[in-house]
Amino acid sequence: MSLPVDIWTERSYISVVNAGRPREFDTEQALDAAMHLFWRQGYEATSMQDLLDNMQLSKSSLYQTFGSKHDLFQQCLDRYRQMMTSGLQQALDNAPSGKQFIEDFFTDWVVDTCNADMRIGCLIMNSATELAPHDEEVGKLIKQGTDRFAKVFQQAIERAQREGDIANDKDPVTLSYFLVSNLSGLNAMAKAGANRKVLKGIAQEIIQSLG
Amino acid sequence: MSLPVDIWTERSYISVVNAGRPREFDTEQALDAAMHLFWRQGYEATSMQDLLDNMQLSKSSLYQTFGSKHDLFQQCLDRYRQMMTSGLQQALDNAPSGKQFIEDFFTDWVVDTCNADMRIGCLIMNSATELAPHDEEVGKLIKQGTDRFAKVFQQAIERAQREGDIANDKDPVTLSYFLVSNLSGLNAMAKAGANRKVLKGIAQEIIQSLG
DNA sequence: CCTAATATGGACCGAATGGTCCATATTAAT
DNA sequence: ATTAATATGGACCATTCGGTCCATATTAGG
Repeated sequence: MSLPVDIWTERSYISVVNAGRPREFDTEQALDAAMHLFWRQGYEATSMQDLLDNMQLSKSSLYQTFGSKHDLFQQCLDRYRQMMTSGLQQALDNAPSGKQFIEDFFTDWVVDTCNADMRIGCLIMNSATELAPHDEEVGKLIKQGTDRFAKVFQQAIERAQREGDIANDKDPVTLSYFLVSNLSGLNAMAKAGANRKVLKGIAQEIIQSLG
Repeated sequence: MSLPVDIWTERSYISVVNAGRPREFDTEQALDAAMHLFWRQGYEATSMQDLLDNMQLSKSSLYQTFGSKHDLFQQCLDRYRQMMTSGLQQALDNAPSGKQFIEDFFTDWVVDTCNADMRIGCLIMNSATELAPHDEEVGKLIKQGTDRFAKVFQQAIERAQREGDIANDKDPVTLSYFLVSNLSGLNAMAKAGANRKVLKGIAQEIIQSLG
């Protein structure tokens, strides 16, 4: 990150000092557009021009607000992780049981993926494949992301164990990473062109493997 | 593919007609270098210059022999699939049992990955993530690749069922895709920075899930 | 109204991109 | 020796890449 922190954390929103000309675009909305673009196309395949077109702002505004392409990408990763983990956590909190949460998660995932017009997978796992091996900064964010995902699954597993739906001799941490790994596997299989039947089959195996 | 087929299938090796100046480089060796480069870096992140440097040939030779970057990449994918499937098949044929083959495959994979200096994953799964969603030609090759992988696992599973190590009520096809999915999941987790302990744990869960 | 601060549009940049083309070199067959 | 066929080196190409810079526009506070 090369930008002064006060810009991309948007100190200007809290105001202070002397305000100047206001933005003509919605920061959140623009970031969202960028996130979806990276999500669909990946980092390298997304050009600055792509970003400008989809975020609908000028080059100056982009660089001033979000910094370089790489900076912007990291902010997108961050946003994605927050979005996903909060969504997952909420679903778990509202679920009738830990086991049910996990089951629904994977079966819903298959349904959603098959209905979607394009199989874009998970931004974090996509980035793990594309960037993590040679981009240390991104690598850290990726690791944080998978760890957060795993934490939610871990909660679900521990709850399921209390509820008697998963055997107590299973290690919740190991099992949680196993689930994250499987989510990422499903993602890849979907992208590799697996059909609904295959994906459903895999999801059922995952669920069965919980015991 | 825009190149005349007789070039990149190397009709010239079988000779015929009127031969002209011979190549100063080894085709297989050059293709191998390209494959490893794409494997490590991905398609977009690998430039023609990268390829020229690593394949050690001139631009003319590359374009004349392998066609465009995209053509070359497809040939690399092909080569990779052949290499991997024949290796897998051979391992299965020499394995003491179907179950043992699967177990060894995953445990060995973890050991190899942890010992390797860089986690480059599987070229096919990497490409599934990076290219398959928006590259139809590559998409087909990817699907072929995963299907071939699955076929080997399917053989192993059916053999394990005959040998009494896997329950007969399991569907070998579904289970085989489940294993491919898990391999790809492990790949992603490794790239996402999972440590040896986590990877070992996942591998054990995979093995346990076979019943 | 003036000034400090921020936003925007767009010209501009060097470097790198993938790709073409042609002159030259080297071979085998006639 | 000539010819047909192939290989090679490297000049050259238009385009795109990510990124910088500056003049201008717009705001809030004094």
